[in-house]
Amino acid sequence: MNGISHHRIREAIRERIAAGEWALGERIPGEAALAEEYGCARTTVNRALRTLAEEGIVERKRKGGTRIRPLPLPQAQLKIPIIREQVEAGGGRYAHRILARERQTQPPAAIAARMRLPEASELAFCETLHLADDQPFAFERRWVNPRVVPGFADADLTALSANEWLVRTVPLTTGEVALFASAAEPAIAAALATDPATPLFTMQRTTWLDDQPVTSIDLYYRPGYRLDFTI
Amino acid sequence: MNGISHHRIREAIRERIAAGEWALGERIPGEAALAEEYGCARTTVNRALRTLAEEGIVERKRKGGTRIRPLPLPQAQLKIPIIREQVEAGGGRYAHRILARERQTQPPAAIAARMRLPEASELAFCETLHLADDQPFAFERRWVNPRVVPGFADADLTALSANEWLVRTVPLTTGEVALFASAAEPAIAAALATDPATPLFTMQRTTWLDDQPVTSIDLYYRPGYRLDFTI
DNA sequence: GACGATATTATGTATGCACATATTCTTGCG
DNA sequence: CGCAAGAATATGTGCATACATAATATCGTC
Repeated sequence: MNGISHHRIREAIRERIAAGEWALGERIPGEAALAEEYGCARTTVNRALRTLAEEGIVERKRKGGTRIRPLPLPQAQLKIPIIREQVEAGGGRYAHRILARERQTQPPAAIAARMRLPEASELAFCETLHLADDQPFAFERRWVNPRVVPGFADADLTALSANEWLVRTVPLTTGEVALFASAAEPAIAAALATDPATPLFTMQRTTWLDDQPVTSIDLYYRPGYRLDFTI
Repeated sequence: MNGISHHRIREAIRERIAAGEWALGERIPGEAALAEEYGCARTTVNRALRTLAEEGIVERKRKGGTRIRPLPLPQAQLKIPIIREQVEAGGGRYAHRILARERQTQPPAAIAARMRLPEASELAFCETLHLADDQPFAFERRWVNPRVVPGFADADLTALSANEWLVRTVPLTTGEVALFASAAEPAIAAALATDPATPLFTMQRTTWLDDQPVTSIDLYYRPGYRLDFTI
């Protein structure tokens, strides 16, 4: 008995798929049959197949059986990095600088729309420059809903960045993320010490706590930044 | 008994976390205690907590117990889209055009490095323009390792795009992905009908089959493209 | 007090069984 | 032939139990 049973069975089945034993879309033997073949309980095969289904390798349906996914959609667990950890993981020294902080009664229409709030909603606004080894790393514009996080306006953001303060205060949020390329507008180019119109990798994120908008962020990474991950 | 037990228990615990019943990093009651509290088997609590751990909400250690993650790292299941499905999901009509196809004996050094091959390796090369409603959608440069996929050189790529051909022929690959912003070089700008230096959302992907490089791709999306997902 | 052997403990896994549930297949009626 | 009722079936879930395993606590010895 080498390794953990449901792991072994999962890998064995994965190899049989990779070896082409079953065609794409084809139905593979049922849990009971595989359990007998591998000499284990059906529960164990169930767990192995359930894991493969979570990975997107197979599709399962009651009575329909287990099938090889026609197009095994490549998917990845993408971790939205916390900037400080990102910098420190690269061996850099992290720091941040608050460039602006104010109360807005007329936030940009795009922001209100993203947060699904009326245009005249009051929001706390905050501009932060994140630094790695004293070099600009990312420029952040953030709007925070004071109705959900009343303490934010008075929070001390010098020790903890706005993001970390929020994640500790309001854990367990859901959110929407968009990644795209944008051209640096002059203010952002100046903050990041680059030229206007330089392509910047940009992330927009809006988080929610139970259908209430918590915060919305525009994050512009320094030129040359890459978001790497594996599938 | 409303809903599925391990789902109910998982959500109940999630709410208790959100309500702040336990501090970040604090140890929550053990499986046995929760099982008694909820009147179910320990197996069921185990599954609920295991799921929360997979979501990154809690951390579990043998004997160490289950703790609330200090920084609940936001993570998302990012599906690497198949371009045809992406276009058709947006209601567009998909088409693609092969712009170039050749055998390279001296591929770019960066590509050989990415695929961890000697610089003089022979690779099949292919340039594709993906179209949505006859408008450029993405420009793709692809290198394929003929030692792993000998059939690619002779494959008919008019019906099926290179990506779909490969995913059907070599399922179950692993891979590395990088996302970043780049400035359109003249050839790419021309293909995408835009100006040089326009910021383009760019994806590099290299896939592997058992430690053997299969293919490496540079994909330049049209201006304004956004990759959206939820966490 | 330092340290190492040992006991304790919380999670991890496996099993056999039972029943639930969603689909599909079959059958029989009109 | 069409269609609806019912049988069959593969997966989904829950439970009691047992043992495995890793990490921590404890305790005795020096």
